[in-house]
Amino acid sequence: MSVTIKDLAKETGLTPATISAYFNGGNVRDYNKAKIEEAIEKLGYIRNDFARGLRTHKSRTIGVLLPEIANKFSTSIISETEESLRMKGYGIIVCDCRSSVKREKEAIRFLLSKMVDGLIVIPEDTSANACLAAAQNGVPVVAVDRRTGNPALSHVVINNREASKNAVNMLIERGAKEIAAICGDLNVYTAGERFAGYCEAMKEAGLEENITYANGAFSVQGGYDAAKKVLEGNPAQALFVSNYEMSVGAVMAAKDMGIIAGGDIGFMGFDDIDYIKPFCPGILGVRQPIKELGRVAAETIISMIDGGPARNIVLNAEIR
Amino acid sequence: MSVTIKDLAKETGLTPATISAYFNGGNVRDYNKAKIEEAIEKLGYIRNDFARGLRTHKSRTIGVLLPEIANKFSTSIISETEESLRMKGYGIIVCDCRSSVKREKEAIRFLLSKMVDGLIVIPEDTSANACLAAAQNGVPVVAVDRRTGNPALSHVVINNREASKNAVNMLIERGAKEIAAICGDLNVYTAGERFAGYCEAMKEAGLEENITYANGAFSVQGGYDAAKKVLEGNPAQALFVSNYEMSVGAVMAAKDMGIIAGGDIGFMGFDDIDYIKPFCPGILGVRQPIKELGRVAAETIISMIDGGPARNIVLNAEIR
DNA sequence: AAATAAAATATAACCGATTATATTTTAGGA
DNA sequence: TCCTAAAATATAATCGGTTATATTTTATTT
Repeated sequence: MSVTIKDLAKETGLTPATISAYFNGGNVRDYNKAKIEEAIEKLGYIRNDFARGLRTHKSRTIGVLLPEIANKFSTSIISETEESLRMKGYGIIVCDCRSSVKREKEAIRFLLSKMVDGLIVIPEDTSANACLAAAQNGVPVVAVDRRTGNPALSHVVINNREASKNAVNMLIERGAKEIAAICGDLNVYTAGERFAGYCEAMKEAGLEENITYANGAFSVQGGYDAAKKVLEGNPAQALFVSNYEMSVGAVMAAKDMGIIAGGDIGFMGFDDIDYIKPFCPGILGVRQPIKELGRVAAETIISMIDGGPARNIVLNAEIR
Repeated sequence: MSVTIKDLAKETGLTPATISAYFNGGNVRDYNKAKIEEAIEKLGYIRNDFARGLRTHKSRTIGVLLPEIANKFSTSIISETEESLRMKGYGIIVCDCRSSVKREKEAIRFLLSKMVDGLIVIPEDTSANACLAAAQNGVPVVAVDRRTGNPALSHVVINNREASKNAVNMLIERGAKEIAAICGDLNVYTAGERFAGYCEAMKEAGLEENITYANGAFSVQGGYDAAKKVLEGNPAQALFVSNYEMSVGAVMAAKDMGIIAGGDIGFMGFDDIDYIKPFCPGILGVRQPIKELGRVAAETIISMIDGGPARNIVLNAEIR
């Protein structure tokens, strides 16, 4: 059926070992190289990575595991790691666990059975139990966005707490006292950290009593609903929303209530909310260096595959 | 190093063949099943898909190849196919060719060497030459979003021309005569079809002379720039923008010029532009059934892998 | 030109599963 | 109870590469 290295051997009069040497940088005479290349072209040979991986125990493939593919943050991570990794000859297998710890575990087994050389994960289970299986099989893991308790993993995160604190301070400096936070499920690492930053800022400004929090799903709809709840109750002077989708929803909710975010009330969102800015020029956002996160995660997993130690990298978000 | 089927055999006192039968639905006595399961748990066995794939010539992996991962359309496709395919036990390997035909070709070879069982592609090269290598290796291909000239491929597309024509007609019915189109590079299948639909509507309404087109990159910035160009020149009465990112950019550009899309001028965008709607209640959009596209693509590739024929599926977009 | 070292190629074992075929065990029927 | 068919398990070949080791060829040295 498919063209194998043996067919190349037959075609060229060489043996499989020589063909293999050709592919792997061994010493092959120039005129034999030419013959091999000609045969590859003629027969349309494509190397079977299964046979290769079976022998070498390397797949040159990285598993990427996300709680939800279809959001801005995940997409950017996928895009950036894919680019960085492919330049190094690695492909990515993507899995989405839909924020379920159980599915995360399944997905990791699935990826390990695909013999991935490494794993880049936005961990759902921050105790990182799910990653145990990887460690057991000697597959290095890089956790992105969320810190786990497992020191065997590399971590690439942003300064969530500090950036959020600064962001809220900025709202306070502009005169806001009643600032409500919308962060999503606080058990999620980033939400918890960002909310903690908000609280610290409020406390240090003596606004402890004004701390207000509305919950909601990590989605545009969730942000919309949470903001409505907050704004309908005690009219806040400002909103602090700690992720992209909820930021968009919150701005929409305000507008639907006749309130311009960034104008009538202070607004600090998260990530690249530029799309809305023409309509709400005054809104601010904490900008995560998402592309850099993806790139650094890719570099880190490669470094670990090459035997490097687990790293702990914190990137800084800026406010714009 | 890693735990193999032989280790399970040793642990249970059975042979590899029996263990294999266990995994593949063969007849195994209950008490042996129990022993095997116990051994799997105890030793932490994970099946080596390389060895399996080498023997069976199946990887249970689908290659997904996109011109650009980081846009809304691609993301939705990835998300939906991943979900559908994983339910059937398939994983996806994602590649991004950054709209380059050369990289598309490379990516296909890459995916084929990973022994993918099928390919879901948004084809950059609509002559589908790049997919030849796949066909040659007996790997079925589903083209999504863009039609190619290759009848061996399945196609899952929307009724681009008709939907666009209807959309423009709607603008005309509302009284607009000077309608400008912003579609991106017309050599791209969808852009070309949608522009054709626009032209048909204009012609049939006797507005042939008003046909206006501004080019730009497939991005928010591209839409922004194109809209500025159009609106600064001959003030249009309406805009027809034929993809999501450019729609967002165009609305932003209008707003920056003091023009409310959907209010001051008619506006027909593409895909899910709800985020902006609170600020421009009058905007309309052609809604592609993106999730369905992804799901149908997944179903189609599975059907082809199971020996089914190439399909030709057209889904209808609705205007909202 | 002979001896030796280095380079290129060949031989054959191996990676870890599946599977065709063979063998043993169990079940059912006369 | 014995015989036969069916079920369960075992044996061994195989998938398509890589690689340790052996062999042959080429290059270098004396």
